Amino acid sequence: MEMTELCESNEVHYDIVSKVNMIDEEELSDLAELFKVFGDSTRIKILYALYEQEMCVCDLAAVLNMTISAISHQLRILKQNKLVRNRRDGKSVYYSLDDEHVHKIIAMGKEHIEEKR
Amino acid sequence: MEMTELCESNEVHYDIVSKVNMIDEEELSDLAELFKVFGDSTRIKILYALYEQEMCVCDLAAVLNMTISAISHQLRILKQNKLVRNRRDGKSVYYSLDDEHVHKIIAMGKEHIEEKR
DNA sequence: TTGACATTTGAACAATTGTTCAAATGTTGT
DNA sequence: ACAACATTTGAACAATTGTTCAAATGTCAA
Repeated sequence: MEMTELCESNEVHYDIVSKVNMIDEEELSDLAELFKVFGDSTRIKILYALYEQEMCVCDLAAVLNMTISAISHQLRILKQNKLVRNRRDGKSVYYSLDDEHVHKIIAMGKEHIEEKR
Repeated sequence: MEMTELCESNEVHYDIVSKVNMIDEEELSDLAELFKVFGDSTRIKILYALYEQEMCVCDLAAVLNMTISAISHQLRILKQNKLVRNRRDGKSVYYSLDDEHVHKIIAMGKEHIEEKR
């Protein structure tokens, strides 16, 4: 009736399983964390907007039609993950993409979506 | 004291904002959805394991040391997003990667992490 | 058809997440 | 020092998510 515990009941194909060299678990978790950052539509939109043009928080809020606070919270996450950087110029803080990987990763995802559509 | 509403209070740099051709919102949301799938450590581990070797649900559960049910739920999500496909052979259902984009996307992410470390 | 194995599914739960609201911090010009 | 502008931050809330448990479905051999 039940028994979904691990693989105690089912027969594991050990010849197959033994071939798998599981990569460092921690590294894979880091990778998941990175993709999680891209996995939010607000953050993706921010990255896309910054791809074209450096902008301050208020400009981004205008482009995305969201509150400044919401944008600021997300920029913090993007910055922690080194996807954007910022510079202060007077009262404004300007954000821009931190490296071209952001670019490549998004391009790859787009390609996948378009191909499968 | 407050006033974080949109950009009614702050001054928007219209010369900057007008340069941004915001991409189709829906397309960006689809992209975020795709990355969300990669943004879970269980799913990333499954993809990595399948990268080396086609496997059945029970084998994956053994490799990741998780319940069959948990793996099955995640495989469903991966399949819905066309990241894995499956074939039935007798009682077992074998899963494999659906295309080489999965591959490229993960490689790109790894590169980013290693570079920033 | 029955029993054993293999996988899927639905409901429930705790945990995580994104946004809002309110308040705090930082910057400039007077 | 003060007022006005620009951004950040923390707490709270609703919404989403991953896992577990239990039950259902599918497959095969006798």
